[in-house]
Amino acid sequence: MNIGHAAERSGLPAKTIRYYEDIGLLKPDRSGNGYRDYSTSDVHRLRFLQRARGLGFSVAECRQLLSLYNDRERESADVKSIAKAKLTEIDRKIAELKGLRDALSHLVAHCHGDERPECPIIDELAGA
Amino acid sequence: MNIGHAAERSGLPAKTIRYYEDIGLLKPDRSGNGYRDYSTSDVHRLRFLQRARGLGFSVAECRQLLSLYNDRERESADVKSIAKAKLTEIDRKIAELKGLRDALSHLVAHCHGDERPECPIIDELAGA
DNA sequence: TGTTGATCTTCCAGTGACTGGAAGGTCTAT
DNA sequence: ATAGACCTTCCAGTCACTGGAAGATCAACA
Repeated sequence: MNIGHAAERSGLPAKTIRYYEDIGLLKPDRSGNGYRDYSTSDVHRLRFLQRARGLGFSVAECRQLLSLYNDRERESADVKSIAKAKLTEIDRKIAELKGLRDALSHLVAHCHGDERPECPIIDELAGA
Repeated sequence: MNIGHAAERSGLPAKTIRYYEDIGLLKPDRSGNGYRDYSTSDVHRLRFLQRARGLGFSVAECRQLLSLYNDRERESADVKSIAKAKLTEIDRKIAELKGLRDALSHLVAHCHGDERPECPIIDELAGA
């Protein structure tokens, strides 16, 4: 199957699929004309990558997860520990963003937002 | 004041300060020896940038905010609209991360995490 | 005066995860 | 035969820095 078809079925842009090959995530066969030729299980792996990226895993983590996916002797503990680490990271990011949102919404609430130059947002950023 | 001192007082690494100059955010004077020479108000602007970046504003937004900071005729409405847009963006990111966290924590909760290969996390990523 | 060591300068390259575009080869249908 | 869709590789750009190399300058001390 050509890359366009594989892109359609995996939900990944062809550019991204070539990039994943560049960085060694996936090496499809080549047809006689030099075109990439994706098998059904290649497409499964691409969809796997697409979902894992969508869940916020980095490409490096996807590489680990994919190798566990490919490994029938894997221990689910290995998978779980990657997922738990990611969960912690996501929680940290959420907490950080919540802090930002609170600080910013406090400022927005106190700014008149009119034609005058006085502005608590600017004042705060200036360290007043 | 040399860049090292300005870095210390603004809380920004010297590398970052030079980068900000490269992209045209700030142009300090130069001393006779070619060293950058920061005034007190330059340092105030650097601190302003440091705080604005810390609040999640992009460098492009910081550029706008800094020009409003420098403009005594500004209208606070302009500042407020930038801040409100950023607030919306942060809320969107938080919602997205919460969705990810829920999906992932559901998976983690259902994975035994032992020496066996069966793993609901892998299964879900595989689209089972 | 010499010499260390800290600080400064510019410039180039790398990060992550793509994305866009150019130049050219191949395939399919008319 | 040719149009247009698809494929190939390669290079450059994104964002906001960060690291490092090579070389100039400065302050302090023997």
